[in-house]
Parts: sequence; structure tokens; C-alpha cells
Amino acid sequence: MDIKILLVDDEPDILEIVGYNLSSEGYEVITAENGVEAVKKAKKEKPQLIIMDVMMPEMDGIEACEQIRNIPELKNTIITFLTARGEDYSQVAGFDAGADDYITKPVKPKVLVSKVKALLRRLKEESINESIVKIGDLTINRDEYKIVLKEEEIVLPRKEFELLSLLASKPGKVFKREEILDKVWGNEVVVGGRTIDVHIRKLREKIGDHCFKTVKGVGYKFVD
Amino acid sequence: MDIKILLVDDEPDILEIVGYNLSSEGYEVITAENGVEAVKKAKKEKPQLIIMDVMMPEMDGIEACEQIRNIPELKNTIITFLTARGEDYSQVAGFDAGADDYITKPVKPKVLVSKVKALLRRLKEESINESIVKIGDLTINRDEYKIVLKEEEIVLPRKEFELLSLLASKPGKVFKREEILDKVWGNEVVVGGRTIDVHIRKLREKIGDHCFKTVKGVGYKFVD
DNA sequence: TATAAAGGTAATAAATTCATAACAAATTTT
DNA sequence: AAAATTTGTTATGAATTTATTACCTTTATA
Repeated sequence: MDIKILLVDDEPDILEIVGYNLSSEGYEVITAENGVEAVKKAKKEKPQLIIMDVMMPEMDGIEACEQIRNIPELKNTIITFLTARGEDYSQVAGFDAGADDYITKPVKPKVLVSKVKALLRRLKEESINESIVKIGDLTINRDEYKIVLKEEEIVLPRKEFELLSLLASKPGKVFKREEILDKVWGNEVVVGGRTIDVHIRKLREKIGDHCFKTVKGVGYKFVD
Repeated sequence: MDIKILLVDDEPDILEIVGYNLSSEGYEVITAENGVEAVKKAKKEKPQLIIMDVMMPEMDGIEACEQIRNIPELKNTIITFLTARGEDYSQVAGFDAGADDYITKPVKPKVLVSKVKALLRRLKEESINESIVKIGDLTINRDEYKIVLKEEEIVLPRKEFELLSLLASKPGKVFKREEILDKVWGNEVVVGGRTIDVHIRKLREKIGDHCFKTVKGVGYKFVD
């Protein structure tokens, strides 16, 4: 997935320096010089992240932030303000307006880049909860309770679906048996010790043996 | 997860005002009136965040901070100082003592709350990365229960993984046999005297002999 | 109601992990 | 140097953990 970042500042110098640093990290950078332009471009380009100066002509960052927050398609966009150190008031107003974080000026390129990475990591983790998950040639649609494997639709019984869903939510991660019981069966239900294995077996039959790796003494993981 | 905040100040007014603001945001607030009490309560309650005045009777904030930083269970706790504007020296000393941030007095409630939120968000982000440890060309991934050595993936049985995990958690440190048994096998399990050696041997085979140094009469250590 | 499907259990098989014993080698103490 | 202590190595079998199958109960479906 290509990542778009909208950079908003009225100082061309800042746009250039910050933009350069982000571009060289492989991000697609779009710029705007004031709030009005920012809102317009945000709507059109749907960036994942907006880095915006607070003080700007035409429309300040706070107001632009509020307007952007009201665009439903952009509800998952992360908005970060650029603010001069010590501008206490603007910080408060910014959080009220729906900002997610702050970057203080003057901006050190390395700090900026690592902050951006951290923010995008957060975005990624949040998007895990979306109802459609794709891993390789497997698609899991929680909304419709079905999975698609190589163009072919497979319907799974509830427990199998939940189990697959859990494991596939973090490919590679080993889920402990205890954790699986908790999340798929619920922590109040008590089931026998071989129940998970049997369900794993059924999934292996239907989805493919190689997708489910056993880690003895620990649990299972889904691999791509 | 419920969040506990330890608030330390010798002025009851501050405790009340700040405490009220944090409580009404849904945080669990614990208070202490001096450094000695702060250390004691920190140890007992294990708060995620400590907000502490620098100037206090009995034991000042700097010293309390140092003591708290030496409690291993609290290594991930964020410590923030309350400091009067312009007290530059205390800031420097505070960072040396292991403080993470500063809040200047007089405290504006909204600033305080948004700062606390930002700090806790940071805490959350840091804890995500804890499951991956890198030492030289060895990467240990506790989440996926696997290790990567020079681009190559190695899967270890549980005990070997736990043992490696322990030793590598503090490269250079010698872990006593007793300590290893405690942490890898659990203090209730009794195993024979050669068990650790055998596991070390297997790790030496798989990871490399030179990584594991024997300290006769004491235990083993991991070296880079 | 009959039938099928889902979900769980129990019994047994298979595989892996791990502890141990027995001895060798190295190191320290006497 | 000899004895004692501590660690290294290996093979082996017991214990643990997982896989598989058949079967039973419950729930949903026709």
C-alpha cells in the first residue's frame, strides 16, 4: 500500500525540507499552503496522514482540522500539528479539534521520520479491526461470514471461522492455547483439551495444511 | 486496561486540583506527599505514569525518581516532573535521574490532561515493540516464537527458546544456575543437575558456540 | 419430525520435547 | 599431583504434547 502524506504549512521552506525528508523515506507527499487548500486536497487525495502547521493565513490549522474531521471518508486519517515549542494554548485547542499528535518546531528530520513511522504503525494496527482482511490469496470477510480462497468461496462453521479469523488477524504471531480459548470460546466456557486441535485439523483440511503451524508447548500460528 | 497515575506533591491543593482533573478523565489516581511515600506507593501500586513535584520535603523528586528507576518492575513507568517555569537546572538533573518529560507549574488542567494522554499513547506504542529483541545479527521474536540468525529463521523448542530469551535479555550478564532454573523452569519444578547444561549445549549447536560463555561455579552468560 | 450439520469428547496413535544417567573433560582445591 | 568439584557430551527412554479418528450430543434446517 502506498502511503500519502499531506503536508500543510505556509512557509515554502518547511514544505521543502520536511517534504524532502518524507519523500526520501518512500512516502508520497502532497503539499498545501493554507487551511482552505488543505481541506480541498485532503478531500481529493485522501492521505493517510496530515502534518499541518497551526498558524496559517486564510484558515488556521485548528479550523482545517475540524473540517477534515467532519469528512467521513477521512475519519481514519491521522492529523498531526506542527507547533512552536511552548505554544500551550494551541495544543489544547488542537486536541479538542481532533488532532492525534504534535510535532514541535524546529523539526529535526530524524525525529520527524520516526514519529511519522510510529503514527503510521498505529494506523496499521487500527485497520486490523476492519471487517475485510486479506492475506495472500485468502480473504476473510467478517461482515459476510465467509472466506474466499483463490477465487473460490468457502463457508466455514462459526467456531472454525472465528478460529481462522483470530489466527489470521496477526499472521506469524503464535496464539497460545489459552489465548485461543479465551477469544474464540470465551473465558467462561470450559472445553476439553483436544477441542482446539480438532478445529485446527478441520481448517487444515479446508484451507491448506501449510497455513497452520504448530508450536509445541505454546500454540498455533497462521503463516502466509 | 485501567490506568493508574501516581501524583506526588507536598501541596495538598495541587494534589486535589490535578487529581480531580485526572480522575474525571477516568484515570485511577494515587497520591503521595513526599518522595519517601512516593517510592513506597510506586512499588506497591505499579502505576503506569508518575507525576511528581521536584521540590519536596523528606526526599526530593530527583532522588525519588532515581530510586524508582532502580525498581525493575517499574522500568516502563513514565515519570514526569512538575517544575516551576524557568527552573532550568532541575530539568537537567531530572533527565539524568531518568525522567521522561516535564510539566511546568502553574498547571493548566487542559494542558495537563492532553499531555498525559500523549504520554500514555507513547507508552502504548513502546510496549508494542517489546516482543522483538535484537542483539547483533540475532533477532528474538517472542510473539512469533522464532529467532532469526543472519537472515535465517530458526525454530527452537520452548525450553531452549525461553533459555535463550532469558540470557539474551541482558547480554553480558551472568545468570546463576539457580536464577535460570527459577525463570525458565519455575521455582516449583525440580530438575536434575545436568539439565541446564544439556540445553545450553543444544543452543550452542544451533546458535553458535561463542555466544554462550560458561562462568564456572556461577552460571552462563550470553555474549554478542 | 427427520435429517443434517456443528461442536465437543474420548480413546488411541504419533511425534516431539526434555530430563536423566553415565561417563568424559575441564577446572579448582587440597 | 591427586582429589574433588564442576561442566560437557551423548544416547536413551519417559513424559508431554499434539494429531487423528470415531462417536456422541446439541442445535439448526428442511
